[in-house]
Amino acid sequence: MMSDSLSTVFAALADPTRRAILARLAGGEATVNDLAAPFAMSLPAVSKHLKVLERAGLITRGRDAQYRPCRLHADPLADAARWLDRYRVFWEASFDRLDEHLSDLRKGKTDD
Amino acid sequence: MMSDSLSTVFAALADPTRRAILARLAGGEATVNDLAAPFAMSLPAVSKHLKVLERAGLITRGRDAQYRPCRLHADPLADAARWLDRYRVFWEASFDRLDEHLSDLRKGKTDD
DNA sequence: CGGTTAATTAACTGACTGGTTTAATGTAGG
DNA sequence: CCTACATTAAACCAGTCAGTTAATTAACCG
Repeated sequence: MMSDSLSTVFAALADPTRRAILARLAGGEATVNDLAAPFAMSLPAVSKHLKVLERAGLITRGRDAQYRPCRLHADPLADAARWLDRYRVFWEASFDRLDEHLSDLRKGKTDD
Repeated sequence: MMSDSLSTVFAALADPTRRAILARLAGGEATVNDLAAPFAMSLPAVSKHLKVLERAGLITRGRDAQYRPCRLHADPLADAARWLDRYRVFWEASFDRLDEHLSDLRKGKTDD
């Protein structure tokens, strides 16, 4: 069913095209044609990606004449970041172990 | 194709069952049966979820007699967090606007 | 050895994804 | 009004996903 919002947001982020679109929108509003330009895919394909982003709440769209300008709406990313942050202690511990290991190597220790 | 690692990680996180499994593993190693217990789904289904997590590099599995204990491996989450962090300025700006709006409301302003 | 437990593989299903092409819609502007 | 442009909708396709049940592998234990 995939109706919880965190799942929807992560799923939206699980595609390089959509992440690139968000990166582009971080620089300001853009039309669908603008957004589609860098990609080797049809306009409807990009339109579908935008719909996915919109359903995830990551973009909003206005109306300016025949254009439908897209704006970044990063709020849902805050939830995603908050979820990830609960694991920061784990990856930092892991990196600390790596640091320690490397410095042991420099000192010539071989305890593994 | 979905071969880039960030996409694989986000896709792995886009499922509440898999996020729950990671949360459980944050408390320590667990066997497949342990992990499956809370869910109303068959063991093979959980086994598949574990394979997705493993391919995303989010868990590692050992061998202890007939058990295959799973351990959390949070490192790939660091990349995801780093990606998200580029958007922090946007959601914080958004929340600041909300704060401002609320404090304006408290002061009785009505500029929207 | 034989049985039990842990876990995975295999084969299948229904739903969703990401893409296509073609057709429709809405709006601007001569 | 007619045409061109921006965008979306429809219909379709191949591949993946999340789940199932049934069968298989692997290791322990009496």
